[in-house]
Amino acid sequence: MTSSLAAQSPVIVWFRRDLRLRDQAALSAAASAGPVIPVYVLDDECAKHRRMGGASRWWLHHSLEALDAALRKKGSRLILRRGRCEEVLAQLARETGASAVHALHHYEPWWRNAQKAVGKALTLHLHHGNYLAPPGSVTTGTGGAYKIFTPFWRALNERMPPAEPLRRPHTLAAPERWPESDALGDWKLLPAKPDWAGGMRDFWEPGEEGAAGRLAAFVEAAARYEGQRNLPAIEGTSFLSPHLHFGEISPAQVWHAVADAGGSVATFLSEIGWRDYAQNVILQFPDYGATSAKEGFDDFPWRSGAQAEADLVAWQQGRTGYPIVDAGMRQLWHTGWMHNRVRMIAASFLVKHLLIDWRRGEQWFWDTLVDADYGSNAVNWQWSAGSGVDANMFVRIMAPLSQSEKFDAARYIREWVPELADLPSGEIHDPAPMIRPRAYPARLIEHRAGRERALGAWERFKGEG
DNA sequence: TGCCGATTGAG
DNA sequence: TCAATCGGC
Repeated sequence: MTSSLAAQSPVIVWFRRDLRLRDQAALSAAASAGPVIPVYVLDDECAKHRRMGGASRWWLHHSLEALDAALRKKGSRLILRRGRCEEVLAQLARETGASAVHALHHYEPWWRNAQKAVGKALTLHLHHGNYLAPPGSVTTGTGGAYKIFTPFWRALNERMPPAEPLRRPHTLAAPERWPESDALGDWKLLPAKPDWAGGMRDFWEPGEEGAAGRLAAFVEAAARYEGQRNLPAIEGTSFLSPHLHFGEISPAQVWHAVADAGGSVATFLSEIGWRDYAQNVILQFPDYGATSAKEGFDDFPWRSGAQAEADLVAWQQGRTGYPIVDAGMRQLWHTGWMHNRVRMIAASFLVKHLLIDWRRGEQWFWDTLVDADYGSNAVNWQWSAGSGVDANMFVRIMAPLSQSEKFDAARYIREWVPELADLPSGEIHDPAPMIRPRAYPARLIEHRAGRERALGAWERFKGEG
């Protein structure tokens, strides 16, 4: 079989955020069509200011390394090229005589543009499989697109379970001659002078095997938790988000593994549903990451000037004086990840208590999260700000203290805010001024004052509009 | 995937 | 007195 395929003209597999061999429809289709040339194109032009952030680039480096190693075990390899993807792929096709390009669908506005451009230059076959259902295919009774998560999720659920995941291709025929590849190190995806990635190396194993390990651990835990109703919610603790973002594992694989394990996994599966929902939203609103969906919302009088900028930096560095917020922001900086519940609290604090434009927070997350995802990030920030297509409102202001207690975050705070580690659990969420260690910063603003300032600004804004 | 303050009812 | 509940926002 290999020899007969080798005689045919090769096909290109264009990898993007789908860096896996299992359940990879583009790779499977290519494997049965001819010799395969796997390629990853680093294209910082097509995404413009949405080029990958620092944490994502660190992840990408290691994920590409892992993908290349997995391909080499199959006698194949990963070709690395840099430049505009339509030009790079056309050039590669000329060099190799490749007849077609296979890829998975992606829905970020820049990827949709790139897909159009590649489709003009070459024969491009786009496959589904990075979402539970193809984005755009879940519609209301009248054929419209859903705007609210809950009805969307109900409709999506009617189409579950997803198809059985594809197996890893048994063989990958090599082309007669391998085209040249960039050296990964030359791309300088890793941090240079201050190496800020130490905490990330400790915590993450990018790549398909790392993803499988996380999934196995999570499935085991889900089974163990079965019947134990009072344990903290398992949502957000799978640590799969960056693996899913980079496509090192597919949502169908996760769905089947988790559903087969039994237990109460509905909440967790709905988190996977949010991924699909976010793509559904950016298909309708491609500019969702930069433009509020609610009419007029972008004219809100956000704070600006030196004091606001200083507050933004304090928030970024985890020095707000609110332990739950600071723990989250420091976890983000050190590991490239933050617990989902804490993301909501930290986002609410920036937008409501500090009255800073949600897009400033979105940009920070974009640069620092290893799971930074255009759709999910925009959907979550607009949800937090109350500016989005969903039903959340600006005047719903989270109280950092009661959220911290409800979330039972004492241990979390001890880990990430060591200045407070000695405080008893009753004090750690809200250390009184007398107890508060000198090393821990004072609050940027009291909760009540921040809440009233936000509500006042909202009233004035509504009055003017 | 809210918060807050008023009300209620058990003790 | 205080925890639980509920309606308004």
